[in-house]
Amino acid sequence: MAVTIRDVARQAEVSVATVSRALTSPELVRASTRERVLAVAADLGYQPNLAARGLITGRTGNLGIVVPDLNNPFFTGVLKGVQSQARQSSYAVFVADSDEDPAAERDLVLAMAKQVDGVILCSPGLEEQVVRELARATSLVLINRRVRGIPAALMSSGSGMRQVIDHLVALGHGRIAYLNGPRTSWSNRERRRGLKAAVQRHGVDLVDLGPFPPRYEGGLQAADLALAEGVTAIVAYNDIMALGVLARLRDRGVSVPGQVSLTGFDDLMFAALCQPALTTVAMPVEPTGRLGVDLLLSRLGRDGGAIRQEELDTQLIVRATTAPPSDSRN
Amino acid sequence: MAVTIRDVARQAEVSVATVSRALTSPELVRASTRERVLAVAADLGYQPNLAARGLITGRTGNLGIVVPDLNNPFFTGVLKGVQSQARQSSYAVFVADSDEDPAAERDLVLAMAKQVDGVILCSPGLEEQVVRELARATSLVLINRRVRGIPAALMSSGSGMRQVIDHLVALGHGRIAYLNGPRTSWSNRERRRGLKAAVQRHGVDLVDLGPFPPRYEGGLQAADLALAEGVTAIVAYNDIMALGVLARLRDRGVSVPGQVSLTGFDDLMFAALCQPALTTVAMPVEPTGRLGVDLLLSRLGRDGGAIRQEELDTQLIVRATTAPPSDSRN
DNA sequence: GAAAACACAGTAAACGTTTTCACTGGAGCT
DNA sequence: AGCTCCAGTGAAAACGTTTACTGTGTTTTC
Repeated sequence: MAVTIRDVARQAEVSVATVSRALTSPELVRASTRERVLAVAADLGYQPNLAARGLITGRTGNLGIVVPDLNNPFFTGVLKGVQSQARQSSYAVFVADSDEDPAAERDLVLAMAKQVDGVILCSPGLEEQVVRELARATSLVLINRRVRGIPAALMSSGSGMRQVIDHLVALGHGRIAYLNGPRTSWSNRERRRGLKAAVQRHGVDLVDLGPFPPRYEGGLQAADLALAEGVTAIVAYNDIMALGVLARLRDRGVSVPGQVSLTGFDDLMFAALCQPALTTVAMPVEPTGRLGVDLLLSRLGRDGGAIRQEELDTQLIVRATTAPPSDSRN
Repeated sequence: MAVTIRDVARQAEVSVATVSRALTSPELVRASTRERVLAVAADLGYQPNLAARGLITGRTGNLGIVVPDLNNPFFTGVLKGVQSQARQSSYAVFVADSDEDPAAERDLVLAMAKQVDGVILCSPGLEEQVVRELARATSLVLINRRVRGIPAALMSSGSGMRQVIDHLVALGHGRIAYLNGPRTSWSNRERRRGLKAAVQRHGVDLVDLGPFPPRYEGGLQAADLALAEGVTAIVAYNDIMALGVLARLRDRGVSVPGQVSLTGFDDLMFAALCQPALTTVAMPVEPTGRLGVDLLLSRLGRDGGAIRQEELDTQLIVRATTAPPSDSRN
């Protein structure tokens, strides 16, 4: 059915070896032969069987990416960057969704390992020890998580949080709640770290709440707790939680940003579109995905480039959910 | 480096054939041997090389999905369904993002064709002739698009639109604008068709506007045109456009649903969360993805099941952007 | 009690490539 | 003329599997 290298060889009246060379190392074959072979190949619509090629070269031309949830625009943003950069280097991309299950994450990476040249892993929660195990099974690049000895594409959430606190303090807020995401999440620890440093530097009060599930419902739940603490500003772990907070505050008749200021993190599409538009921190998701691919491919290169961990900048986006606290207005 | 079937065979003191059989056709090997082999395999962490297997069986164990934009939650919803259902049948999933470029869509499917057993294609816009060409190159299943002779997983947008119009008419609206998405999009034609039928049946006025780009900006642009037509209700091609309309109307001081009612389509996450919450039609995106996989796998089965086109139901979700027109309140 | 059937396991051929090695003929050198 | 060298090509081995074929020893059948 499918046209193989043998068909091309026969039609071009050369050996299969010559066809292979004409296609993969053109300089090894005489120009006239090469042209004839290429012409026949194009004519027959020949496409090399990558599985067979991979079998012998040991390189599959495939990349894998494992994410916790394909419904989360943060991860699909990364995926989009990965896919586009991979395509530029003519790699194909396997995708797997672990449904937030760490055990599944491990199995998926392991299952992919045989079929890809490397895996990009978005797993804020997986135990470090398991991550190391996976790195032994295949070339691994982490997204937004730092583990010693493993390449990573990072977003400087610490600096994003600093910008958030600087902004809130400049507005006059003195008592701020942070709604933690999952304790085990690397991003949450990182964001919290940046936030604590900034808070300390400014000498304002921090109310550390949670952890909460990093979802809309988590925000609903967190909002009440934060309110009970009498804070004037709420910093949510991410936009989705922030949206939950916003909804809950609205339901309870608390005006944002009139009585309470609120910030998110991620700058998902709806952050700009909800009402009031959410002040948040923009994450360079697509660039990070692209960077991940670059890091991976550079490690796969001839003598395996250095293990690099590179950080891309985040950016505070001030919209309509932050304002001076109400008492400072009087 | 990697552990092969030969290593397992040696350690279990059997031939490679027996190992292969123990793994793929257990009934052909004595229970005691089978157990020994499986134990060794597990012990060594053996994972079959799927490329090698595929080379001889002709089946790769991979599926492909091509979508126009991974930032669009509609498509990632389908992707999520596809990925989860594929995994259940232990298929791996290739994903490709065409960036809305029809030429890229064609190339991507063709490139995938050699590496997968079938492709799921989300391409509302690709020319029918090209779709047929692709279906010849690999097993194809279309998402939300009907082409004769090609299996498809559909969402009954027509019935969704009927529900929308029934709802608006019941509220008392008599002059309704439809904001078209791309003319070439199968979904748009389908939605428009359902809408026209319903409108005619009720004998109300329809103002057919557009086409507009199916994005936020398209909504901004469309809002003004609709307003100029003096309609009391606006039916947008999808949620993202509807959100644009909402923003534009708010900027112009037109109250929703007080002066104008508005509906979207797709029920993206933010539809429930924006203010006012958007009345829209929920699409069974994940189930459709799953259905797509089922259709594909059934075609791949022994004697290739029938070519089926199956339709899943959509569901009107009434929220806060629809109300009786203002004049009917007086 | 012999023939036939069977359950089980091993040998080797295939799948479509790449790549090592060997071969050819001609060019350049002494 | 004889030698080496090189460009260009082909034959064949390899990659890790599956599977048709073959060969055992044991059971069933008459």
